[in-house]
Amino acid sequence: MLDRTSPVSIKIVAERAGVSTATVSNVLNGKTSVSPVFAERVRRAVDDLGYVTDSSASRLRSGRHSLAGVVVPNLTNPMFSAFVSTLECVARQDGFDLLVVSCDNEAEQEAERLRSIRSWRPAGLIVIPCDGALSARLPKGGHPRIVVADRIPDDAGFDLVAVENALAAGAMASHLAAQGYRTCLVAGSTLEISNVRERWDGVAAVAPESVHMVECGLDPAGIHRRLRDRLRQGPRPDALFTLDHVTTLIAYQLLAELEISIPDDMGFASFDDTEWMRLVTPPVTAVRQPVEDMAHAAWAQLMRRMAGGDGAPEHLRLSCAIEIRGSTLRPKREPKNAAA
Amino acid sequence: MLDRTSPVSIKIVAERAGVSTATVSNVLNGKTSVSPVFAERVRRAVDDLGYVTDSSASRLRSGRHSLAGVVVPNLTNPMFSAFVSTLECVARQDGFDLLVVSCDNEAEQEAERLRSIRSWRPAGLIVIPCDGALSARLPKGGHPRIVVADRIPDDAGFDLVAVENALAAGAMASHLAAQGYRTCLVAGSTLEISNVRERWDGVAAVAPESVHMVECGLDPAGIHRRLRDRLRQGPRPDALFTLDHVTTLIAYQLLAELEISIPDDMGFASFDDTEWMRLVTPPVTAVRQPVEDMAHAAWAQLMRRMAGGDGAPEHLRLSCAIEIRGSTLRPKREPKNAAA
DNA sequence: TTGAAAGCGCTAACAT
DNA sequence: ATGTTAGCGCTTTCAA
Repeated sequence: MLDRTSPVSIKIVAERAGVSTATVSNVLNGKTSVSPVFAERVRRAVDDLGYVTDSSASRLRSGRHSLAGVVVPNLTNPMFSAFVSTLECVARQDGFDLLVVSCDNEAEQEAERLRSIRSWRPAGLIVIPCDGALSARLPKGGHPRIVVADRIPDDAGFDLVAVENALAAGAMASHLAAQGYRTCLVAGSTLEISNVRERWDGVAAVAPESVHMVECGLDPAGIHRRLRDRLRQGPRPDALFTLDHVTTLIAYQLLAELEISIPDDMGFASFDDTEWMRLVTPPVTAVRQPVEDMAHAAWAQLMRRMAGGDGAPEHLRLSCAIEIRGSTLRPKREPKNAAA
Repeated sequence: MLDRTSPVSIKIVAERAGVSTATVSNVLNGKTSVSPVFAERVRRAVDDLGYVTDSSASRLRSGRHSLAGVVVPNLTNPMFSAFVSTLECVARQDGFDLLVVSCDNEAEQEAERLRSIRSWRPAGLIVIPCDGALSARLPKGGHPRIVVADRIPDDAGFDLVAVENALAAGAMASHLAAQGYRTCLVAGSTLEISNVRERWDGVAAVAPESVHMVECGLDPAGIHRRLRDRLRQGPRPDALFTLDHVTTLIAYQLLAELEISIPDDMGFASFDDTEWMRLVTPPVTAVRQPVEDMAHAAWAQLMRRMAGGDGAPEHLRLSCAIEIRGSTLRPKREPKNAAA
């Protein structure tokens, strides 16, 4: 696109103020001291003309950036949009603008998007990678500063901020067991995604025999079909534990379709807590991830690196809370009284 | 932030390929014809070094931008995040990256964010303004190309893409009336926001006497309090129609708190359709806004302007669908049989 | 304290 | 077909 209405440059400001461009720059950046008279003249001119420094040109010359990039699998997932939202807020406080990019959960798109984002020479990147093979999508020699969040890449060489998936999933499994659910079906998109893998491992570690996993994929129609088939065939599990937001959403609707009532016919729990889970009846028991904390921590780590922090990669794991709600409060099997 | 690991420049590529920088540029931009041998050598060097053109420097010299900005009141609102998500997707298809900024629904923040986004000299801006006074927050002389979406600014001089608020709200009012709801309370954040104003006008035009409006503000605690007070005092309305997502969410929870059951005690309808409204029991009747279409249209309009389109401001209004669900299906007042 | 001039990475004229 | 050079808007020496 051609720029037709060329905005005011520092040169115009300098002319109007009757000083050199260097002086304007000095006033705006407060590096060298400038006489009050000149400073005032410059500020006037800046105000009158509505001048704003061209950040690209500034970076080009000074090497100082004020742009960061964030790459997420998807922006419609409330978990990711909350992440970006928080990030945008804290980045701004540190004087950074944010280039936001999503990749539709596709590795190829991610690679292309990473490339295009690199063309802006951002000071750093925060990435929620769509799969483990992130490093393959970066230039071999010296990529930009990156902090990885949420999903764990195969390459341990990145700074990382994620949650205690296994711990939280295990705790949920224990809760289900304590409620008397003996058989539990665990459903998630795919074990290729580290989160899902870790969560499944966490469940399996706690309850090694009475649980089964079904991988439903990423595509809504496929999830629905696979899960439905699984629930129809074979013995019905006591409880269903879904490991990611999309699967949860579809599973919840599916149970209604199949007229399986919660929690009487089946217990229902989710990894990832969203608004609607508190609104439905009964409300849904869920693992609540500290998304905002994750964004804060990721940004803080990136800032540390940008400030020159040079140590080994840091791996941070945040712990999750479990919100126990009606969907896993099992009615007692042997009704002695109505007291249950 | 200082850039320490300086990425490869076109100069390095040129050296490696044994050609001039101009030739590298020509190969990459395909302007002038380059001999196959040289072209191949250049491409090799580019691949080996993982070179990506510096977009800022390129723009600086050529005047061609590939950056656009989007300003929204908030990213956690699913309506806005869907808007940004769609925008990001279509912009990418046209080769643009997106600078995303939210302003927390505050005019002051919006002004500051507009300023900082301008420093990147984007090819254009898409803005969902937080109130009507958008023009006051732009530089007097010649602001960047802007397309306004969703909320209507006081100044009619902008390109605009929004929805038929009054029409849709009126249709919902008719639906409520047809269902036999005689008195209706309408709740929204504030009439300062054009959407809320237009929606209320739409309702009032259809049902001039049996409806009342309550402005609840933008702050969750305040919304809860005002709405609760309003529902407790005076006669209880037959139906509640909420005009924006936040109000809807709080109102829905409030009804549960007050043990007002839907739709028996009160009908409930929302402007703005979100996922959970289909999941709760009964599902919530809602006006569904074509958010994705809005994003598409806004981007298309911006592209037209960027391509040099010069006519008068265009105002586009998209129509909404009404999703009638259980929350407004009133049980008949005079039960003849159980058939109702 | 101020300004002149160089140069960041790139592309568009222009020269060869 | 290729290279040389100038200059986009800015900041940073460095000289005055």
